[in-house]
Amino acid sequence: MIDVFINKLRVRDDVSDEEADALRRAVARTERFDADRTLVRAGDELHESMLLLDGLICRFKDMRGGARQLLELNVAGDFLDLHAFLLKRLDHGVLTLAPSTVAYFPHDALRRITEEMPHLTRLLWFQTVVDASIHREWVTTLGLRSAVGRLAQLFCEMFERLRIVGLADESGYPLPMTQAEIAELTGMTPVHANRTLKALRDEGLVEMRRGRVELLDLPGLRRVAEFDPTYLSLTKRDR
Amino acid sequence: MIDVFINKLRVRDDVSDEEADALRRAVARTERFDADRTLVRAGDELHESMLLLDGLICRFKDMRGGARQLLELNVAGDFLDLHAFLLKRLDHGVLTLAPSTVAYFPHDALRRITEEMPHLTRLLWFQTVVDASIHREWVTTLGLRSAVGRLAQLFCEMFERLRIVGLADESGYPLPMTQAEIAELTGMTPVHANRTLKALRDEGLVEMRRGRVELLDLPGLRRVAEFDPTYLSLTKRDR
DNA sequence: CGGGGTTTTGACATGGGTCAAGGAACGTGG
DNA sequence: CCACGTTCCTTGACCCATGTCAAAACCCCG
Repeated sequence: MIDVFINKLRVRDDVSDEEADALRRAVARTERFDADRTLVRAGDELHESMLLLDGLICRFKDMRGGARQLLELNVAGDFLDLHAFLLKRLDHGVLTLAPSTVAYFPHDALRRITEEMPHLTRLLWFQTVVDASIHREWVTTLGLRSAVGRLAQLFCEMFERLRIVGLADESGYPLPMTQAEIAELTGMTPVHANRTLKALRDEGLVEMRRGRVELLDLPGLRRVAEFDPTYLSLTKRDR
Repeated sequence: MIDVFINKLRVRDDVSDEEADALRRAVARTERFDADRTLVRAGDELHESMLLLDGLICRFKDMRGGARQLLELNVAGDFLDLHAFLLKRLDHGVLTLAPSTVAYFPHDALRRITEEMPHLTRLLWFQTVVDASIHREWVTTLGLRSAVGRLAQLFCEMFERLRIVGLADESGYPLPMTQAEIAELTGMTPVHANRTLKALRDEGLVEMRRGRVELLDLPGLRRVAEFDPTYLSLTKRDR
């Protein structure tokens, strides 16, 4: 049931059967949510962490005046708030963008893992560290890339992240978001997101139709984004 | 010698004497560097992690065309690349902004800690997780805040982070960076950073002179930044 | 077939970028 | 202690990418 996650771990490191079992036993329950549901609000005190099994979810921060920044998208196999195990209170909210299924890991169970299974603990720690790496790349995206570059970067990153969980192929992948949401993620207005999307379409690079990204020219897209996937740590090495 | 760090840990959680000793023993050596030295380049393979004891250091990413994004400032007591323990290869460079002293923690020693000292392991994990939290706030800053807001946010954050290590008081703190570096951090041009600094000065909020930030009106600055320090997790609670 | 939420487009405004030059500060060698 | 070069800061004039406002057009779903 949480096999998406375990398989993703195995892309980067070995996971023993005992470790996989320990993870499976750590799940208290799963729950299904509609699109557009706020699962956690910034500042909530949490006693469990959520793993996304299916759907599309994002983390976000609100600012005065109704503005909202989407911080990161999460796809099947991603922990949404593993860091809540350490922080206890989240600095951001968590929101479904599409109907989603979530598995809950009580912090007691995670703590037991940290007491008894150091290698598995490092694997979990690793997940939070890759997350930070994704944030860093996004800081660069917002600080340095133009509107076209930001969208190109987004589409390249999501391609890689969906591919390792088997949800993307060279032709494209599902990404059920509105243009307004894409704008909130890439730090621009909906109007400009729309125009930028049109520019990418006119150049024959990508197209977004009915919640799906069609990759028309992946190498070209990578060039526009200056995309370098190393920050995602997708290769195997022992740790 | 690494007491800055241990004291900072103790702001948020208890640290036993054995844990403090284990950390002290984990230090292989310390080294001193001039300003403007690149300590690590993106992609380098690392076998130790660095803790900043004194000085000012930043992480950065380069893009084609010579543009550079500064990702985060680091001050005394901060690990510069604890995440390298898990990642092995860094996705970013590390650069001194001022003369700095660094303590080296071989990954072997850190691994031993994760095998034997689960609570201390969680404390280290926690550090990387706060780091991600700082990145998230910066994503919001670049995505949502105006030029004035970005600088105000920067000055508010650095005040809090320097205060817990005893390097800032209500009057201000040292921040030995050029305006060009501030521009690279806040995602604007040096010229605009200069003008924005002038705006903050004219409003009587902050002033930067000879590598020092003078806080003229901290509440006003916080208002302009919409600053909320919870993301820094500066309060004590057990974990 | 009607109506909400989207997407698209146009006309115009503006924050921040670019280019260029002068001035202040500072370290270094004489 | 001064002269000089270098780096950093400051300011002006102009420009462009993106924001704003507003209205159509589209499209899915009931």
